[in-house]
Amino acid sequence: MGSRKKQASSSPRPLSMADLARELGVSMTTVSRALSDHHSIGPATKQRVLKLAKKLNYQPNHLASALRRGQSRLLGVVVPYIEGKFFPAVIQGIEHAASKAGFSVIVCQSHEEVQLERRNVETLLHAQVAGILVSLARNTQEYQHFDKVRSRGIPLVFFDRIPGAGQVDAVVLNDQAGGFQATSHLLAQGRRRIAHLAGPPRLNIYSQRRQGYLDALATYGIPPDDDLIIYSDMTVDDGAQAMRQLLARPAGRPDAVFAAGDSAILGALQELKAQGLRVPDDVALVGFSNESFTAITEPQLTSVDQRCEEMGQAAVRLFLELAAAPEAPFVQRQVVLEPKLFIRGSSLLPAPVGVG
Amino acid sequence: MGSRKKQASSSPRPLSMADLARELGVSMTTVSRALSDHHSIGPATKQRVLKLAKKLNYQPNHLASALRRGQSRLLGVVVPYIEGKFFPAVIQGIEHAASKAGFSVIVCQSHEEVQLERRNVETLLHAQVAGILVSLARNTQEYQHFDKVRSRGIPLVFFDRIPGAGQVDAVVLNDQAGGFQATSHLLAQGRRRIAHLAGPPRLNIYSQRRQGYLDALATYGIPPDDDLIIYSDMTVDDGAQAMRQLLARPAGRPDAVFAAGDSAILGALQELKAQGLRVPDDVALVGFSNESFTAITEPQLTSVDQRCEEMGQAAVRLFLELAAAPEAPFVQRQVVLEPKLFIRGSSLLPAPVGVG
DNA sequence: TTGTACGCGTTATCAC
DNA sequence: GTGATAACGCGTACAA
Repeated sequence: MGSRKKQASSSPRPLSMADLARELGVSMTTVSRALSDHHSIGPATKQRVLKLAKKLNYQPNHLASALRRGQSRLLGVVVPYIEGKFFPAVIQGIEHAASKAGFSVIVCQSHEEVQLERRNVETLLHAQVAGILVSLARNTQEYQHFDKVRSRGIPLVFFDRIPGAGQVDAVVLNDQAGGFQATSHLLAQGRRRIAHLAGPPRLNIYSQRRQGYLDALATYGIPPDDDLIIYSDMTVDDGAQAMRQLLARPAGRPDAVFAAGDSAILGALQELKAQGLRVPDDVALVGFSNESFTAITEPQLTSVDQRCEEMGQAAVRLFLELAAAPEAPFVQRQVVLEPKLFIRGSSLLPAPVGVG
Repeated sequence: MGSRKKQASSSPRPLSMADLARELGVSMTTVSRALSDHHSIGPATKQRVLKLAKKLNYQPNHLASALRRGQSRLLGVVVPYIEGKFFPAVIQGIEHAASKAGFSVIVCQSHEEVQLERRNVETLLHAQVAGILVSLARNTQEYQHFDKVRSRGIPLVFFDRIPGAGQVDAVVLNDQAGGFQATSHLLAQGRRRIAHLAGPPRLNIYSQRRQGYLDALATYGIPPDDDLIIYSDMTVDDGAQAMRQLLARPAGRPDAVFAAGDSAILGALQELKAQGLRVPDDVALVGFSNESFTAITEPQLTSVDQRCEEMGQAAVRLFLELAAAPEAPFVQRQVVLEPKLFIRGSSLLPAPVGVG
């Protein structure tokens, strides 16, 4: 930044293929072929071109290329939000895989609003992205805004939060297995009256986690109790409020809670402490997402980890497959990743067991 | 997603201005003018064009437009990372302001590596972005990769972490004031032996916070003690380790710690607890960034809030100003936002004071 | 006020 | 293996 000259020093526009061609005394076609590694070109000419390009620091104009081919090297991503650990980590996976394949990534947030989600998709289409990766907003219930994407032949991959109906390509976590692992763990610790803080069941992730919870109970021959399942949007406050309700149940309080999200389980923990109950002694807790704050609370929170980076990478791989065979008939592809339970203090039996 | 037909239904390429022109029996020029609200066009014709455009759901090809004008409606953003609260919030502010002005946003992460930062800038230039907003990687010490940006006449705005030398347009927090507020608060609480966990002083934000710390001490006539300032990369582990060092000081342990980041202060808190010391009774703590986990720890952590959204919005405003006057001579513009201290349990005097 | 014609930088198609 | 040429969709001098 040493120079203090004018901001725009009459911007000498970057050199084009035509410049290289003139310099070398060959045609633009030849230059283009050399740079794009086309087969019908002599190795000698190719080297000459590449050498000069490097020497003059030639930068291809992606815009022109995209215009000509009707396809850019941009990959659009729509997520509900980027706070917390999950989506940044997924995006990290996406960026990594995408950049390896020569794509740049545009990230848009829907802020859990379907209207914004629609606008984001429009924006991405305008930017002529080569593909779109989506994790749905919480209140998305109809999916017409994605029809345009398909009808333009642009690869569309969902991840984590996917449409409830229809055939789509997607990468998901085995949320059911996650719910099953979490609940089974609590059962193995001797808990029998296990409550569940569930998210909106319209979202696949939440209905699946609940199903895993129910399956685990069934395995132990425990009949499900509707009074022990509380639905909410899974914020910290929601979790605290749900815990209050559970503690007021006439049938007696639960001895464990499995929440489909870490924020909710954090709220539950705080409420339990506020009421003078001990965790895990009185009530054991398990959350979902393995947020970084699960290692900060006292006790630390047991939680289900979601393989975030892998999810992002898998989504990009799927996109690349679709992009490679644009005219192929549609075959639904679903990648399912397996979750992993991280066991911490909030769910472990007191001393007798001697674990961890 | 009901349709199960082929992914690419022979993609009928979106209609162009030429299509509209043909349909209306006018020239492309007229269509172009109508759509871009040019002055020399009859109100009647204009309406006809706009109406048909809406009816046929015409979508302008931004790529072509960008190619023609040498400028897209994309705004590039380079940040060190997107974990935590700060950068997502700033990005949120950026997206909001940018979309209001008709720009889309590309976010790239440098992962604190100058090499990646360089690549990101290249990528953005290739994407022909209209402007670039940057928050520097921790180890960026030379800034030539930004010279290209300027020489192409592309507006460049730094935010939060800005180059140490040279003239740049930037939005920053008054980090010095933040450090001053934090330290003054501790002094007002009666603490006199205050340590400081500092970040790499090469980064403006850290040197400024340290300066604020020193200024506050000076105000109280307390000479700075080099043994009480520990430099690190401010991770949780760094904070814990620094706390260990401080507790082992032969001159006696500090009665308060101000860290230039919340992760470090969290590490300090954990170390203090591990050693059986009480917070704030034995050692009071203040952090920086007001991360969401500051409200989770016990006690909750006092911290300096950074006006994240405002920073993003201000950066976009600066960009828009620069873009509006591309040929204007360079005048350094710096926006400085004022921080706000959030006081919580980790820094408050025990009962006698009776606050909060 | 409207239309004509050209160029932005690249790639696809054809001819040689 | 190489080259000329025509698009891709839009903006804009210039002419009418």
